[in-house]
Amino acid sequence: MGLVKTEIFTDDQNEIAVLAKALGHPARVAILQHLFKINSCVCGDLVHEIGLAQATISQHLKELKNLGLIKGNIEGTSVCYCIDNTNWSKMKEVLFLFLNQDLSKENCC
Amino acid sequence: MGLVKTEIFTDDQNEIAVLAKALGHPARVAILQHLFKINSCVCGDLVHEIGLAQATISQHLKELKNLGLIKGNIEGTSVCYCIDNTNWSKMKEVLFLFLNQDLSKENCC
DNA sequence: ATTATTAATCGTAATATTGCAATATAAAAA
DNA sequence: TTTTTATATTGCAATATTACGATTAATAAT
Repeated sequence: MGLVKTEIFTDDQNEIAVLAKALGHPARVAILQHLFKINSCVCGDLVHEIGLAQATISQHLKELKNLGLIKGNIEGTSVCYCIDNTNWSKMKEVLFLFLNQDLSKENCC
Repeated sequence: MGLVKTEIFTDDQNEIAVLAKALGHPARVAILQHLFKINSCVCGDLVHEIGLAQATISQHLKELKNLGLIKGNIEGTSVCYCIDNTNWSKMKEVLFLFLNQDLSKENCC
């Protein structure tokens, strides 16, 4: 095992889980926060800012890029990363809908 | 390796990551959605509702309980689970702050 | 052309997660 | 008391994730 049984869940449930999972590592949280603050960042800066090896940061960036949360522009030998606002907003909407659920009746416990 | 370097991140970053990670599995998303809809649920119902083995559901419930997102009341031989509204709200606040970040300047890419 | 510089990729080790069968536990029913 | 019912725990196999050194690739600088 060790593999999620995606088939038995709804698309909505899987989407929420995939997005949440991407935010489920402090390095990726730190990367995103830094991109918001600085508003664009070369990969090397992140390696210094966060205390992880270059290969590790690159891997986390790849994950965020695959999900579309960030995008990268090649600038000479370096790559400038920044938040993809459109996709970030889409994610926000999905997660907000989930987080803002309300209890319909009284709570039993 | 395979273990997160928690020490090098801020408490805020770690908290966001831990909460997001808990939502990062479709089974836990499904459990939470069902608890919101039904507003209380014995574990057995969830085993039927979701298509996973009893032991697996129990494990996911334990994780959610440890984080404080749900609480369980023993009712005879069964256990009635429901959302812990206070902690759910606390989580919402933490995640909202993170998700609602705004880009200060123009985006470069 | 050669030598930095920078980021991606590969390979690998260590640990974590997912899922389930089997078993344990604890209360209810017989 | 014995049996049933419902959930938790244990142990284990399979897969995923995290992290990093080493290498590669691609451009810039000398």
